[in-house]
Amino acid sequence: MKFEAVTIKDIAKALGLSTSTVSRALRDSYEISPETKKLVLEYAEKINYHPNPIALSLKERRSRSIGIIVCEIANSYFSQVINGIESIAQNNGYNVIISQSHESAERELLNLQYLTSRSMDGLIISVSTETRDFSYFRELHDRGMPIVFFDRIVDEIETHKVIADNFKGAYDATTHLVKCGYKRIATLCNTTTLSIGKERLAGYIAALKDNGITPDESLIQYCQHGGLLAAEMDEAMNSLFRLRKVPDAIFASADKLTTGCLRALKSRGLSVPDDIGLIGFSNSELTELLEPSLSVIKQPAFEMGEVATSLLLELIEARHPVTNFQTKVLPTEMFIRQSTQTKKIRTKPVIS
Amino acid sequence: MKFEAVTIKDIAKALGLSTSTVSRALRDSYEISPETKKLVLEYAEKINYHPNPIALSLKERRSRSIGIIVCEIANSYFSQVINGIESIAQNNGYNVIISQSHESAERELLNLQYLTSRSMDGLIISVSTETRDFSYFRELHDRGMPIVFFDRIVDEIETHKVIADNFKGAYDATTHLVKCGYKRIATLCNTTTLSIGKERLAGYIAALKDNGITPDESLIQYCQHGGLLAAEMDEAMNSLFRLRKVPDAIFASADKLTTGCLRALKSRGLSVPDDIGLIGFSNSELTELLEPSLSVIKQPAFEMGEVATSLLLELIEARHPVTNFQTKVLPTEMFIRQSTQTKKIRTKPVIS
DNA sequence: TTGTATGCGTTATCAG
DNA sequence: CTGATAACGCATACAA
Repeated sequence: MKFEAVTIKDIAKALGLSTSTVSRALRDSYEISPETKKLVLEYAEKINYHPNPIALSLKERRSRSIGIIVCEIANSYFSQVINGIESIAQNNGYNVIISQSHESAERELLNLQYLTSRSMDGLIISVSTETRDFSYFRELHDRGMPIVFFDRIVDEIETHKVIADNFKGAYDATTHLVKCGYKRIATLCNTTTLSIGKERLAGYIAALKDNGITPDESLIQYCQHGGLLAAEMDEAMNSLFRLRKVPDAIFASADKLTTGCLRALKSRGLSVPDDIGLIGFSNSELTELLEPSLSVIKQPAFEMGEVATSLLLELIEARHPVTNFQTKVLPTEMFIRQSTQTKKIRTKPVIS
Repeated sequence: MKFEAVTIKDIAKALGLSTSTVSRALRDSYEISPETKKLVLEYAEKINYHPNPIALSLKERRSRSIGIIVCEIANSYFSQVINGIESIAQNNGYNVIISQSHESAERELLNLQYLTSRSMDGLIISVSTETRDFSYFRELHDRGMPIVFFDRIVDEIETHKVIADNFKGAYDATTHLVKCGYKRIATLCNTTTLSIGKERLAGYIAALKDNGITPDESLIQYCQHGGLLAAEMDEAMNSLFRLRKVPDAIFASADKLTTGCLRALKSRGLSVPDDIGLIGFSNSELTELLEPSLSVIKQPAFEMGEVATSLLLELIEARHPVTNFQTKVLPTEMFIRQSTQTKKIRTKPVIS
């Protein structure tokens, strides 16, 4: 009553052939006579033969599976990326093994070890905001493991990377707030250990300067855990509202920071944009159902997954060591909402 | 420069032992001398040995991976379930292969075939709303593949199942609308091919009857694609608002139906609850940020994944064919929101 | 054109 | 206590 798969042996025995003949017939090898081929193929079809991928993996020394590490699957941005990854992977006969770091460097390392022990062929990762030590990535990379970083990339490691145009996204967002007439624009941002954090902060600062506003350190709040901890978010908001001059607008530079901020504002009884201006990165499909006046920056997500996977497969299937690594920059989209109106602005693509 | 893993052979050669001795030492077999064990274990640790899971799979005829099929990963409910599945799976040394049906019976079948070809050890699935033909599941099940259905289960197949208490959830939701004073309560529901649809519809109808209201066929709108198609949703809403007596409240009996309905209402310029009452199933984390007066029913999600996985692992690791299949019913939660207040009601657990 | 033998990494069985 | 060998399912170099 157990689930017994049919093997090449079964076919060989049934047809009075050798396993190698069957194997070759199935692979449509030129050295097999048409009649034998037809015989084998028809029989294989009939008894519903499928090659055992595990045996193949063992032989070919590749598992045809790629590892993914993100902080949260339930995060709408990442689930969209995973969608993109899956679509490309499936089309190329790869399957994906997904694991979550929950923004913990420790769990990230555990996942990494788990994935390598599952002998994945390559890795697509957006590192956790908590990660400081990249030596394990470096070691893996040096040992020849194909790696593609996306979203939150690691500058120190030379491999393919895919990112959104974070600087421009942040720049545009901040500029929009300025154009709306806000003067004291605060920002919530992740730690700047990762380039993504740096770039968004830089975009914010550049936009202020370009509009004749001097950036104010006290208006910049860092959230180490990316807004996952409500306590941390409250802390940040408290700091802002404890200032002598409270901000009149906020730029939330990440998904969780945007929703976290919105939540915190609501709990304070403040509404957008009557009491305070707000714009933020957010990829949730529900964003349009939120405050009708909440403008958001969307990162490319599905496309990000697709691009990252294509690059990874290139690395995996490369016959020779790759050296010309590239960093793809995908455009962000800004959705400006004023009451019922929604204007969609697509920042122009930049590929480097 | 390729990624070369260290094997038992490497250890054996380096230590001048045979592979079998090394293998036994690593498995802490009683027949190996303590010194040899220590020698082997220390060396293995030193050169960072990890057993090759693929070789193990081939030998043990099990892949230690379980297949998951859901309609959408990006659906917040399913991503929460997957979270639960993952946590249990990882703890037991299994990995998960996720695939999406996108509510298409055809893609579901393709995924099913893909997963079986990847020789998964078991399957956890919430079938697509479109699926009518369950013969492939039956065949798989009859051939001994462990299967656990969750959420959208298939009545005809005898195996473990995990569901939410859909009847009670729908009953409570509808009752709540009645208690709020609404008289003409419509419902948006998925097709009743799946028991989940049947139960929710039954809960809605029972609640109406128990409150002295006669159910009205014209107030029941079926959405075949579960609200994924905006067009379909519009169609349904149009039908409702074309009635001589338009409904004064709506019960949306599924995640996508709730957000879809909300979207449709907004696009009509109707707001909740001033113009129309609304309650619906929804598992999005952002639901609290939506209409402050939008009450929702949450399905158990993470827990659902955990329970389903535990049951599946039981099946996979059972030494003898299992016959006492069970259907676990997990309680739903209702969040009643009136302006700023939120009342949380947990329906009591029912296990059968 | 087809068959035989070998190896991928591991463990179980048997022999020493 | 340890070692040699076969087997898991497949592909392929080598033989015929």
